[in-house]
Amino acid sequence: MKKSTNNKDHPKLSKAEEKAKQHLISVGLYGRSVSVVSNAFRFTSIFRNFSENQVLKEFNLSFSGFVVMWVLWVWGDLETATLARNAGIAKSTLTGILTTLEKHGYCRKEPHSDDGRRVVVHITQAGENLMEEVFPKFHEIENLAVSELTSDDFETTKDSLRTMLGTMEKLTKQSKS
Amino acid sequence: MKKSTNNKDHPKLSKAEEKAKQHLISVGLYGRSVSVVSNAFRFTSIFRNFSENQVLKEFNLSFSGFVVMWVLWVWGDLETATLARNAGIAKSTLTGILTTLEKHGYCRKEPHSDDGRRVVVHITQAGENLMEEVFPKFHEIENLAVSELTSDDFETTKDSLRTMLGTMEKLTKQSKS
DNA sequence: TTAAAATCATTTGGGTACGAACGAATGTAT
DNA sequence: ATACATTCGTTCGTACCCAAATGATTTTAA
Repeated sequence: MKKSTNNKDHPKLSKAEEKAKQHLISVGLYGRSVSVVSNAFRFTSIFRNFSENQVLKEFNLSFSGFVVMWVLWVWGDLETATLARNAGIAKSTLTGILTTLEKHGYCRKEPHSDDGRRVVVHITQAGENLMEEVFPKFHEIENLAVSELTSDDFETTKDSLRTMLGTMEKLTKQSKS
Repeated sequence: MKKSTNNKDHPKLSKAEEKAKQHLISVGLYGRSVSVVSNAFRFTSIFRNFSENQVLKEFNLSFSGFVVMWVLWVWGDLETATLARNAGIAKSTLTGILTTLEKHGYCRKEPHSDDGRRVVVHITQAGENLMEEVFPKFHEIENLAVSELTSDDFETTKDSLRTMLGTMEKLTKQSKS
Protein backbone atom coordinates (compact mmCIF):
# COMPACT_ATOMS: atom_id res chain seq x y z
CA MET A 1 0.00 0.00 0.00
CA LYS A 2 2.41 2.61 1.16
CA LYS A 3 5.12 0.56 -0.48
CA SER A 4 8.22 2.25 -1.90
CA THR A 5 7.75 3.71 -5.34
CA ASN A 6 10.77 1.72 -6.44
CA ASN A 7 9.40 -1.04 -8.64
CA LYS A 8 12.77 -2.71 -9.01
CA ASP A 9 14.25 -5.12 -6.49
CA HIS A 10 16.38 -3.73 -3.75
CA PRO A 11 20.00 -3.70 -4.90
CA LYS A 12 21.86 -6.43 -3.10
CA LEU A 13 24.37 -5.69 -0.38
CA SER A 14 28.02 -5.86 -1.33
CA LYS A 15 30.14 -8.50 0.36
CA ALA A 16 31.78 -5.83 2.50
CA GLU A 17 28.45 -4.38 3.56
CA GLU A 18 27.07 -7.81 4.43
CA LYS A 19 30.18 -8.68 6.42
CA ALA A 20 29.98 -5.44 8.35
CA LYS A 21 26.32 -5.99 9.10
CA GLN A 22 26.93 -9.50 10.42
CA HIS A 23 29.77 -8.29 12.63
CA LEU A 24 27.69 -5.47 14.07
CA ILE A 25 24.78 -7.79 14.76
CA SER A 26 27.16 -10.16 16.55
CA VAL A 27 28.38 -7.41 18.88
CA GLY A 28 24.87 -6.00 19.29
CA LEU A 29 25.57 -2.73 17.54
CA TYR A 30 23.75 -3.03 14.27
CA GLY A 31 21.68 -0.01 13.31
CA ARG A 32 20.08 0.74 9.97
CA SER A 33 21.70 4.14 9.46
CA VAL A 34 25.05 2.48 8.72
CA SER A 35 23.95 1.65 5.22
CA VAL A 36 23.06 5.20 4.24
CA VAL A 37 26.08 7.00 5.59
CA SER A 38 28.74 4.51 4.58
CA ASN A 39 27.30 4.13 1.10
CA ALA A 40 27.25 7.90 0.72
CA PHE A 41 30.98 7.86 1.50
CA ARG A 42 31.64 5.00 -0.86
CA PHE A 43 29.74 6.78 -3.59
CA THR A 44 31.50 10.14 -3.24
CA SER A 45 34.85 8.42 -3.13
CA ILE A 46 34.36 6.45 -6.33
CA PHE A 47 32.71 9.39 -8.08
CA ARG A 48 35.63 11.60 -7.14
CA ASN A 49 38.22 9.18 -8.49
CA PHE A 50 36.27 8.53 -11.66
CA SER A 51 35.76 12.19 -12.52
CA GLU A 52 39.39 13.01 -11.75
CA ASN A 53 40.63 10.28 -14.06
CA GLN A 54 38.10 10.69 -16.85
CA VAL A 55 37.78 14.47 -17.06
CA LEU A 56 39.67 16.62 -14.59
CA LYS A 57 43.16 15.22 -15.00
CA GLU A 58 43.62 16.38 -18.60
CA PHE A 59 42.94 19.96 -17.51
CA ASN A 60 45.42 19.80 -14.63
CA LEU A 61 42.58 20.01 -12.15
CA SER A 62 42.30 18.16 -8.88
CA PHE A 63 38.79 17.57 -7.58
CA SER A 64 39.21 20.34 -5.02
CA GLY A 65 40.64 22.63 -7.65
CA PHE A 66 37.59 21.99 -9.78
CA VAL A 67 35.24 22.77 -6.90
CA VAL A 68 37.04 26.05 -6.25
CA MET A 69 36.81 26.98 -9.93
CA TRP A 70 33.16 25.97 -9.96
CA VAL A 71 32.34 28.25 -7.02
CA LEU A 72 34.27 31.08 -8.65
CA TRP A 73 32.45 30.49 -11.94
CA VAL A 74 29.04 30.59 -10.30
CA TRP A 75 29.59 33.44 -7.86
CA GLY A 76 32.10 35.61 -9.67
CA ASP A 77 34.84 37.45 -7.76
CA LEU A 78 35.03 36.30 -4.16
CA GLU A 79 37.19 36.98 -1.13
CA THR A 80 39.30 34.05 0.03
CA ALA A 81 37.31 33.43 3.23
CA THR A 82 34.01 33.23 1.34
CA LEU A 83 35.51 31.13 -1.40
CA ALA A 84 36.94 28.63 1.08
CA ARG A 85 33.64 28.37 2.94
CA ASN A 86 31.64 27.80 -0.25
CA ALA A 87 34.14 25.24 -1.50
CA GLY A 88 34.00 23.40 1.81
CA ILE A 89 37.70 23.64 2.63
CA ALA A 90 39.83 25.52 5.17
CA LYS A 91 41.28 28.91 4.34
CA SER A 92 44.76 27.49 4.75
CA THR A 93 44.02 24.77 2.22
CA LEU A 94 42.74 27.29 -0.27
CA THR A 95 46.08 29.10 -0.27
CA GLY A 96 47.79 26.08 -1.80
CA ILE A 97 45.03 25.31 -4.25
CA LEU A 98 45.00 28.89 -5.51
CA THR A 99 48.75 28.66 -6.06
CA THR A 100 48.16 25.68 -8.34
CA LEU A 101 45.21 27.27 -10.14
CA GLU A 102 47.09 30.53 -10.65
CA LYS A 103 50.03 28.59 -12.05
CA HIS A 104 47.72 27.31 -14.79
CA GLY A 105 46.27 30.79 -15.32
CA TYR A 106 42.71 29.90 -14.30
CA CYS A 107 42.35 32.62 -11.68
CA ARG A 108 44.15 35.58 -10.20
CA LYS A 109 44.46 37.09 -6.73
CA GLU A 110 43.83 40.81 -6.57
CA PRO A 111 44.20 43.25 -3.70
CA HIS A 112 41.08 44.49 -1.98
CA SER A 113 40.37 48.15 -2.72
CA ASP A 114 39.61 49.17 0.86
CA ASP A 115 41.28 46.64 3.12
CA GLY A 116 44.95 45.85 2.65
CA ARG A 117 44.62 42.52 4.41
CA ARG A 118 41.98 41.05 2.16
CA VAL A 119 42.41 39.35 -1.20
CA VAL A 120 39.80 39.05 -3.94
CA VAL A 121 40.02 36.03 -6.22
CA HIS A 122 39.08 36.69 -9.83
CA ILE A 123 38.37 34.06 -12.48
CA THR A 124 40.33 34.74 -15.67
CA GLN A 125 39.08 34.39 -19.23
CA ALA A 126 41.06 31.15 -19.44
CA GLY A 127 39.22 30.02 -16.33
CA GLU A 128 35.84 30.88 -17.86
CA ASN A 129 36.76 28.99 -21.01
CA LEU A 130 37.94 26.08 -18.93
CA MET A 131 34.68 25.79 -17.03
CA GLU A 132 32.59 26.06 -20.16
CA GLU A 133 34.49 23.10 -21.52
CA VAL A 134 34.91 21.05 -18.35
CA PHE A 135 31.55 21.47 -16.68
CA PRO A 136 29.46 19.73 -19.35
CA LYS A 137 31.82 16.76 -19.25
CA PHE A 138 31.67 16.67 -15.48
CA HIS A 139 27.91 16.99 -15.54
CA GLU A 140 27.68 14.07 -17.89
CA ILE A 141 29.20 11.90 -15.18
CA GLU A 142 26.67 13.26 -12.69
CA ASN A 143 23.91 12.23 -15.06
CA LEU A 144 25.40 8.78 -15.48
CA ALA A 145 25.65 8.36 -11.71
CA VAL A 146 21.89 8.78 -11.23
CA SER A 147 20.84 7.27 -14.54
CA GLU A 148 19.59 4.02 -13.00
CA LEU A 149 17.23 5.69 -10.55
CA THR A 150 13.55 6.02 -11.24
CA SER A 151 12.21 9.53 -11.35
CA ASP A 152 10.43 9.16 -8.02
CA ASP A 153 13.44 7.68 -6.29
CA PHE A 154 15.58 10.45 -7.68
CA GLU A 155 13.30 13.10 -6.20
CA THR A 156 13.12 11.37 -2.83
CA THR A 157 16.87 10.89 -2.67
CA LYS A 158 17.50 14.49 -3.61
CA ASP A 159 15.22 15.73 -0.83
CA SER A 160 16.62 13.26 1.68
CA LEU A 161 20.19 14.33 1.06
CA ARG A 162 19.15 17.95 1.50
CA THR A 163 17.42 17.07 4.74
CA MET A 164 20.43 15.13 6.01
CA LEU A 165 22.69 18.02 5.05
CA GLY A 166 20.43 20.42 6.93
CA THR A 167 20.47 18.16 9.99
CA MET A 168 24.26 18.07 10.03
CA GLU A 169 24.44 21.84 9.58
CA LYS A 170 22.22 22.33 12.59
CA LEU A 171 24.35 19.94 14.65
CA THR A 172 27.55 21.65 13.60
CA LYS A 173 26.15 25.05 14.49
CA GLN A 174 25.00 23.74 17.89
CA SER A 175 28.37 22.25 18.73
CA LYS A 176 30.03 25.59 18.17
CA SER A 177 28.01 27.36 20.82
CA MET B 1 -1.35 9.51 -6.87
CA LYS B 2 2.18 8.31 -7.50
CA LYS B 3 3.33 11.19 -5.36
CA SER B 4 6.46 10.89 -3.24
CA THR B 5 5.97 9.15 0.08
CA ASN B 6 7.47 12.20 1.74
CA ASN B 7 4.60 13.93 3.48
CA LYS B 8 6.71 16.89 4.52
CA ASP B 9 7.55 19.83 2.28
CA HIS B 10 10.63 19.64 0.13
CA PRO B 11 13.55 21.09 2.05
CA LYS B 12 14.38 24.45 0.61
CA LEU B 13 17.47 25.00 -1.48
CA SER B 14 20.43 26.60 0.22
CA LYS B 15 21.56 30.00 -1.05
CA ALA B 16 24.58 28.38 -2.66
CA GLU B 17 22.48 25.74 -4.37
CA GLU B 18 20.00 28.31 -5.65
CA LYS B 19 22.81 30.52 -6.96
CA ALA B 20 24.41 27.61 -8.77
CA LYS B 21 21.11 26.61 -10.31
CA GLN B 22 20.45 30.12 -11.61
CA HIS B 23 23.92 30.34 -13.09
CA LEU B 24 23.61 26.99 -14.83
CA ILE B 25 20.20 27.91 -16.22
CA SER B 26 21.69 31.17 -17.55
CA VAL B 27 24.41 29.32 -19.42
CA GLY B 28 22.01 26.62 -20.54
CA LEU B 29 23.63 23.83 -18.58
CA TYR B 30 21.20 23.14 -15.79
CA GLY B 31 20.49 19.49 -15.17
CA ARG B 32 18.73 17.93 -12.24
CA SER B 33 21.46 15.49 -11.27
CA VAL B 34 23.56 18.37 -9.89
CA SER B 35 21.47 18.46 -6.75
CA VAL B 36 22.01 14.83 -5.83
CA VAL B 37 25.72 14.54 -6.44
CA SER B 38 26.79 17.87 -5.00
CA ASN B 39 24.63 17.44 -1.93
CA ALA B 40 26.11 13.99 -1.40
CA PHE B 41 29.53 15.65 -1.38
CA ARG B 42 28.39 18.41 0.94
CA PHE B 43 26.91 15.85 3.29
CA THR B 44 29.94 13.58 3.47
CA SER B 45 32.21 16.57 3.99
CA ILE B 46 30.26 18.00 6.91
CA PHE B 47 29.70 14.55 8.41
CA ARG B 48 33.39 13.82 8.23
CA ASN B 49 34.36 17.05 9.96
CA PHE B 50 31.70 16.68 12.61
CA SER B 51 32.61 13.11 13.52
CA GLU B 52 36.33 13.93 13.58
CA ASN B 53 35.77 16.85 15.95
CA GLN B 54 33.12 15.29 18.17
CA VAL B 55 34.40 11.74 18.50
CA LEU B 56 37.51 10.69 16.61
CA LYS B 57 39.90 13.44 17.64
CA GLU B 58 40.02 12.45 21.31
CA PHE B 59 41.18 8.96 20.33
CA ASN B 60 43.92 10.27 18.02
CA LEU B 61 42.02 8.97 15.01
CA SER B 62 41.67 10.64 11.65
CA PHE B 63 38.63 9.72 9.61
CA SER B 64 40.72 7.48 7.36
CA GLY B 65 42.41 5.94 10.38
CA PHE B 66 38.98 5.13 11.77
CA VAL B 67 37.89 3.53 8.50
CA VAL B 68 41.01 1.36 8.46
CA MET B 69 40.40 0.30 12.06
CA TRP B 70 36.75 -0.35 11.24
CA VAL B 71 37.66 -2.66 8.36
CA LEU B 72 40.17 -4.45 10.55
CA TRP B 73 37.63 -4.80 13.34
CA VAL B 74 35.01 -6.28 11.03
CA TRP B 75 37.21 -8.53 8.95
CA GLY B 76 39.94 -9.50 11.38
CA ASP B 77 43.55 -9.94 10.22
CA LEU B 78 44.03 -8.71 6.68
CA GLU B 79 46.85 -8.33 4.21
CA THR B 80 47.72 -4.75 3.31
CA ALA B 81 46.40 -4.92 -0.25
CA THR B 82 43.00 -6.19 0.89
CA LEU B 83 42.86 -3.72 3.75
CA ALA B 84 43.59 -0.80 1.44
CA ARG B 85 40.99 -1.91 -1.06
CA ASN B 86 38.30 -2.32 1.59
CA ALA B 87 39.15 1.01 3.18
CA GLY B 88 38.98 2.69 -0.24
CA ILE B 89 42.52 4.06 -0.25
CA ALA B 90 45.73 3.39 -2.15
CA LYS B 91 48.31 0.92 -0.91
CA SER B 92 50.81 3.71 -0.56
CA THR B 93 48.43 5.75 1.57
CA LEU B 94 47.83 2.83 3.88
CA THR B 95 51.54 2.62 4.69
CA GLY B 96 51.41 6.06 6.31
CA ILE B 97 48.13 5.47 8.11
CA LEU B 98 49.39 2.19 9.56
CA THR B 99 52.46 4.00 10.86
CA THR B 100 50.18 6.35 12.77
CA LEU B 101 47.87 3.60 14.02
CA GLU B 102 50.80 1.45 15.13
CA LYS B 103 52.27 4.44 16.99
CA HIS B 104 49.10 4.52 19.08
CA GLY B 105 49.17 0.74 19.53
CA TYR B 106 45.90 0.04 17.75
CA CYS B 107 47.30 -2.48 15.29
CA ARG B 108 50.46 -4.38 14.42
CA LYS B 109 52.11 -5.51 11.21
CA GLU B 110 53.16 -9.15 11.15
CA PRO B 111 55.13 -11.13 8.57
CA HIS B 112 53.27 -13.55 6.35
CA SER B 113 54.07 -17.15 7.14
CA ASP B 114 54.54 -18.30 3.54
CA ASP B 115 55.41 -15.25 1.48
CA GLY B 116 58.27 -13.04 2.61
CA ARG B 117 56.91 -10.07 0.70
CA ARG B 118 53.50 -9.93 2.28
CA VAL B 119 52.46 -8.28 5.54
CA VAL B 120 49.44 -9.18 7.63
CA VAL B 121 47.86 -6.41 9.71
CA HIS B 122 46.55 -7.51 13.08
CA ILE B 123 44.24 -5.52 15.36
CA THR B 124 45.57 -5.40 18.92
CA GLN B 125 43.55 -5.73 22.12
CA ALA B 126 43.87 -1.96 22.50
CA GLY B 127 42.42 -1.64 19.02
CA GLU B 128 39.50 -3.91 19.86
CA ASN B 129 38.81 -1.92 23.02
CA LEU B 130 39.06 1.28 21.03
CA MET B 131 36.48 0.21 18.48
CA GLU B 132 34.08 -1.04 21.12
CA GLU B 133 34.20 2.40 22.66
CA VAL B 134 34.39 4.54 19.53
CA PHE B 135 31.96 2.81 17.21
CA PRO B 136 28.80 3.37 19.29
CA LYS B 137 29.66 7.07 19.51
CA PHE B 138 30.28 7.23 15.80
CA HIS B 139 27.10 5.33 15.08
CA GLU B 140 25.15 7.79 17.18
CA ILE B 141 26.15 10.50 14.72
CA GLU B 142 25.02 8.30 11.84
CA ASN B 143 21.66 7.94 13.52
CA LEU B 144 21.41 11.67 14.07
CA ALA B 145 22.24 12.32 10.42
CA VAL B 146 19.21 10.36 9.18
CA SER B 147 16.95 11.14 12.12
CA GLU B 148 14.78 13.60 10.19
CA LEU B 149 13.97 11.19 7.37
CA THR B 150 10.70 9.32 7.27
CA SER B 151 11.00 5.56 7.29
CA ASP B 152 9.98 5.30 3.63
CA ASP B 153 12.37 8.01 2.51
CA PHE B 154 15.15 6.34 4.46
CA GLU B 155 14.58 3.05 2.66
CA THR B 156 14.41 4.68 -0.75
CA THR B 157 17.54 6.73 -0.14
CA LYS B 158 19.43 3.69 1.11
CA ASP B 159 18.53 1.74 -2.04
CA SER B 160 19.25 4.69 -4.32
CA LEU B 161 22.72 5.20 -2.90
CA ARG B 162 23.45 1.52 -3.37
CA THR B 163 22.23 1.72 -6.94
CA MET B 164 24.31 4.82 -7.65
CA LEU B 165 27.32 3.13 -6.11
CA GLY B 166 26.76 0.10 -8.31
CA THR B 167 26.48 2.29 -11.39
CA MET B 168 29.78 4.00 -10.63
CA GLU B 169 31.45 0.65 -9.98
CA LYS B 170 30.34 -0.59 -13.38
CA LEU B 171 31.62 2.59 -15.04
CA THR B 172 34.95 2.34 -13.26
CA LYS B 173 35.34 -1.27 -14.28
CA GLN B 174 34.49 -0.42 -17.89
CA SER B 175 37.00 2.42 -18.08
CA LYS B 176 39.78 0.08 -17.03
CA SER B 177 39.32 -2.23 -19.99
C1' DT C 1 47.12 59.59 19.49
C1' DT C 2 48.60 55.62 20.55
C1' DA C 3 48.38 51.17 22.56
C1' DA C 4 45.42 47.17 22.57
C1' DA C 5 42.08 44.22 20.31
C1' DA C 6 40.13 42.26 16.34
C1' DT C 7 40.48 40.45 11.73
C1' DC C 8 42.61 39.27 7.65
C1' DA C 9 45.79 35.77 4.57
C1' DT C 10 49.57 33.06 5.00
C1' DT C 11 53.02 29.88 7.04
C1' DT C 12 54.04 25.87 9.68
C1' DG C 13 53.80 21.12 11.08
C1' DG C 14 51.54 16.72 11.15
C1' DG C 15 48.89 13.70 8.58
C1' DT C 16 46.71 11.94 4.59
C1' DA C 17 46.30 10.90 -0.59
C1' DC C 18 47.83 9.48 -5.15
C1' DG C 19 50.68 7.49 -9.11
C1' DA C 20 55.10 6.13 -10.39
C1' DA C 21 59.28 4.13 -9.46
C1' DC C 22 61.87 0.99 -6.53
C1' DG C 23 63.81 -3.15 -4.45
C1' DA C 24 63.01 -7.49 -2.46
C1' DA C 25 60.84 -11.95 -2.83
C1' DT C 26 58.44 -15.34 -5.40
C1' DG C 27 57.01 -17.85 -9.46
C1' DT C 28 57.98 -19.62 -14.19
C1' DA C 29 60.47 -21.22 -18.21
C1' DT C 30 64.01 -22.62 -20.11
C1' DA D 1 70.01 -23.97 -12.16
C1' DT D 2 69.39 -19.53 -13.91
C1' DA D 3 67.38 -15.75 -16.34
C1' DC D 4 62.88 -13.61 -16.70
C1' DA D 5 58.56 -11.78 -15.44
C1' DT D 6 55.34 -11.04 -11.78
C1' DT D 7 53.82 -9.52 -7.41
C1' DC D 8 54.50 -7.69 -3.07
C1' DG D 9 55.17 -3.33 0.41
C1' DT D 10 57.57 0.81 0.59
C1' DT D 11 59.60 5.20 -0.87
C1' DC D 12 59.42 9.42 -3.46
C1' DG D 13 57.45 13.68 -5.25
C1' DT D 14 53.55 16.46 -5.51
C1' DA D 15 49.29 17.98 -3.90
C1' DC D 16 45.80 18.34 -0.45
C1' DC D 17 43.87 19.15 4.25
C1' DC D 18 43.46 21.01 8.77
C1' DA D 19 44.41 23.60 13.27
C1' DA D 20 47.36 26.62 15.36
C1' DA D 21 50.81 30.04 15.16
C1' DT D 22 52.32 34.12 12.68
C1' DG D 23 52.54 38.58 10.78
C1' DA D 24 50.40 42.39 8.54
C1' DT D 25 46.61 45.60 8.67
C1' DT D 26 42.63 47.86 10.38
C1' DT D 27 39.58 49.06 14.09
C1' DT D 28 38.59 50.30 18.72
C1' DA D 29 39.33 52.46 23.12
C1' DA D 30 41.66 55.16 26.27
